[in-house]
Amino acid sequence: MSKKDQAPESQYKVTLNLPETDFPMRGNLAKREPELLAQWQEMGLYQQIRKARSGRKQFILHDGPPYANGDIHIGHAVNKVLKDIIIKSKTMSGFDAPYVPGWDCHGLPIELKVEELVGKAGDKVTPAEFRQHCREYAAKQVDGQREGFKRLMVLGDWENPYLTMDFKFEANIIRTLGKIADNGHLEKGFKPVNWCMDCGSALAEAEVEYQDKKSISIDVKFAFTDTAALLTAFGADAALTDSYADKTANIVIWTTTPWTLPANEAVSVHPELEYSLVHLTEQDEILVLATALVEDAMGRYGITDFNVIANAKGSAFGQLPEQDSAPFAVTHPFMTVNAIAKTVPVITGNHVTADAGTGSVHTAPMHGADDYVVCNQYGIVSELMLVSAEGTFISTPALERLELTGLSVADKGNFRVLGILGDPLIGAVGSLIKKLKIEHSYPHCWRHKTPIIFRATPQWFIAMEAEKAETSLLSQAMHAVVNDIEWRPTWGKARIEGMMTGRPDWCISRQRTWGVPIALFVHKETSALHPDSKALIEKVALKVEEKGIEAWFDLEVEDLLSAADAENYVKVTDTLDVWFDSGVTHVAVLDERDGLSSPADLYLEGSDQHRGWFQSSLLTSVAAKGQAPYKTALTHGFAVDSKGRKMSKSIGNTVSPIDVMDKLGADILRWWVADTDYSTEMTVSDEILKRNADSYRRIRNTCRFLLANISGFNPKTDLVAVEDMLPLDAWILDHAGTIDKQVKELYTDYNFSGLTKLLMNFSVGELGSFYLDIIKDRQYTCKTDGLARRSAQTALYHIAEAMVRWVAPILSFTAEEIWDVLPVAVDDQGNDIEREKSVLLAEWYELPEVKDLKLDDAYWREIMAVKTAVNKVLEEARAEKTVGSSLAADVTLYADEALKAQLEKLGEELRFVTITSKADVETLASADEAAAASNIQKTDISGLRLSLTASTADKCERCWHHNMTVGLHPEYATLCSRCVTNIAGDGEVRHFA
RNA sequence: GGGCGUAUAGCUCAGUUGGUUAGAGCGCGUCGCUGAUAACGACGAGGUCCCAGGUUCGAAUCCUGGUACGCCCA
Repeated sequence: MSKKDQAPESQYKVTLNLPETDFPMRGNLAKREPELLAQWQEMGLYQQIRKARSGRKQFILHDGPPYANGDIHIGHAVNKVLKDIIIKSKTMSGFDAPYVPGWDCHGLPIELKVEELVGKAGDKVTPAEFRQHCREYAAKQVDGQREGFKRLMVLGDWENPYLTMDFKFEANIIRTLGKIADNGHLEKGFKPVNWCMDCGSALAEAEVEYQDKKSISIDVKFAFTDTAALLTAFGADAALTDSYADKTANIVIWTTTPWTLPANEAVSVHPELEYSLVHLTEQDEILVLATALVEDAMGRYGITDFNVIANAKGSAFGQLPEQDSAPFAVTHPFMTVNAIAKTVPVITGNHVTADAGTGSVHTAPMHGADDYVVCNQYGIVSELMLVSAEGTFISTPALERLELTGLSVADKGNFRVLGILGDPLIGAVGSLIKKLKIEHSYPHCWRHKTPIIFRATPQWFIAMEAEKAETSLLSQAMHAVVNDIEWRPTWGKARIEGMMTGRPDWCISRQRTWGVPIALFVHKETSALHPDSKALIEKVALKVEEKGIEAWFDLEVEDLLSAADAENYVKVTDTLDVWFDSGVTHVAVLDERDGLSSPADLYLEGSDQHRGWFQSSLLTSVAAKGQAPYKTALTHGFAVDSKGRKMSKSIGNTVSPIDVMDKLGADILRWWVADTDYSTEMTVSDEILKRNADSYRRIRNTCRFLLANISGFNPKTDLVAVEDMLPLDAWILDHAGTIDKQVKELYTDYNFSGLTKLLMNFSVGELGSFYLDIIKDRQYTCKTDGLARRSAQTALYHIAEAMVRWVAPILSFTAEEIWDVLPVAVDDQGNDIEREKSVLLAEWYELPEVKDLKLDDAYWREIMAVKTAVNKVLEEARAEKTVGSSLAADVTLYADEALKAQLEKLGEELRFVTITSKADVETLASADEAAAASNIQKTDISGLRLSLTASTADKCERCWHHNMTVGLHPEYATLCSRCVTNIAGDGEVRHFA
């Protein structure tokens, strides 16, 4: 319909109190949010809040540091926004809730990025220069991420975040390590690492490259000490046992590194893999081979005359983790212990495969990662590292006897082992079944381009069970998990318990460039800690505090140790696992900073951190201080796409928080975070964000309507005392009080998803479709400052004051916008109160208490149901084109006695509630009498029937009600008597609604 | 393969100790209004409660076994 078809604007329109506000319908968030951010920054909002809450009860939510690399993604956004909502709601509750954000700055990913930029450390740049580049790179990453986090409307001490690379922080990492050592939880162990014999040092993972290499592969026999028992384990019957018990039985291993054989400590088989006892006819001996590889191996050995006599799983003859000792031992082909042939256990391990070889694996814990892990499980350790830093066999009686001492494992030493295997004088004749030349991909040193070896080096561990510590760290930590920490959701406890139960010692040594050094002095020969380590660590820490970790790398041993000690002690060159860095924030941040303290009230991170930060923080805190670092651990899930799949760049289903903010605004993204149940996966997609933008607009418009109807309202002069308010207004105010209580509970419970639903339902339900709809008539048509209007405005005003605070922790921008246009507030005595400069400085609004509701909640719920019944009848009339606007209709409500009494409580004003021009109440009985003559309809309410007719009265030009009084007044021929009173008289009086 | 989770309308979520036709808001459709107007109101259509067994008079809810997806391991 074009404009000219519409009725001309009424001359009386200017006499109405129509809504008016500067608060725009649309937020234009993408553009205006950054402006507010600048404003917050300028006014020092965060500092102002600190000042305002100074001395109040504290709530410490400690920030887990994101890694300082890459653009911010949706996971960051979820985590930061959740934290921000909590901080802001706690602040609103009156707590002093500081938020100091942080970043994790050391570690491999940054090293790799920097390598791309300047090459590897020690290549074109010195390690010191390389670390400087890392430092600068990390700083730049922090700056980038910080801007993103701020853009999310997250409030915090962005000017003074903590960085794990701050000199003071680095020093405190070292101090904490010292404290843990002092408490007896630090232990030295051996663990294989990539080792370059030319460098004479360990290599980081990134310093290793793979090239093809020619090697010699060998198949070697280890003889069982008890063939009869082996037969039994394989389920052999008496006859079979009789036939073979006197034969030699051998397990066969296959390896490409013969030089590691002297360090052999076990033979591993897979517990679930099937093995065969193979009798070789010609040799008249038995071999144990993986069933799947028998043919393959026989082919390699060139043996055709054999038969399989029994089969069994590896678990039948290999030691299982739950067993205290190995059921079978085999004899090492040439090593001796005190001149007696060495025997080693047969164990089971999941690292064994049947892809190639024999299905049995030569296991040397000093020279293989898998070997180390599996041996660790059974408590198998090598007493000595047989290979020197330069890659030569050291001197021991056994190695001397074998003439291995001094030979390089890269060539002569390796060949000598092959020779030994075939040397009758050594007593191992025939142990070598087969040797073959092979070519395979093998790790090389990136610098020397020479093959590397795996070589165990002294490394440092935080021991779960340590002899030096008074109590087991693991049991202490587990006690804290169970008794001292609240896990939310509750299954978090089971999860971390499962992860910690039986966890190995924590190896904190890393062979990296960009990391905090393990600043210890150890004895050259024994690797024992310097006896004065406690004091030395503090001396180092003081230096690091001034110059950063470079101070340690620059340090000469003589600088801190006496000349005599300097002869015997060396610096540890390893760096710390970065999990240690972030793990000690409870010391380096919480204990260090003014206004913070440990344990924190809350740690809030993604559920992956049960393995990560929750655990590294817990272990370091218990080890250093004997207490848990947090009282509550709250976790959130990961963002997934609309199909529930994880976000991945390769699938191309990622959602960029920056894009969302540039397109829809941070408040929309924040509403999504709040609206989504974060205890499990959080689904995000364009449709979901669009739905959230819709919800946001609804909340925004509800607020806008509240504001538009209290523009010009001056609480100081216009506020109506609660006892004078109309029952409908008193009821909505009372109901707002109920909502207020629920809002606070939901915030306390971190149930933001319940909160958004509550606010939506309140806005759409009680307010939009009932209260606000009904009071429009009163707002617009009654006298501007009459009680009828001021009563409703009083309710609207209070609700607006409460609402702006309800949404502020989530919709911070929008709340601030509302805050700016709210009327001046007054105190109990009616004096002006200057508003806080920001809603985020405010505390919850104290809604006036409503005593003695004349018409209570149950009453209005009943009326709402009646109104719904009326709506349905109206809708039918609309479909039949009987009426359009509900004000064109007259309704008659035929109610049973009880309902009739209820309806009559509103008297004449029932029609305002039903928003019809007339609402008559009759007895249900009279409906039967009238039924034949009119269109009386049943409703969903048993005691109610309805009839509806188009009003025959004229429509009042001003209030649009159809009323018999229209035209009665000579001066106002187009108005009803109500309107005449309102514009020319004392104003109408309302009693209920 | 293991541990911890999740699975209810197109979307986000409620569903109390198992008990009538499984709810809300959004979205969608239709209508109304044009004095919340790129808004608001009304009515309506949408569900194999992941699947298969089982317990029970009765299961979205309890049990068992699957499937899919997520996190962490192997």
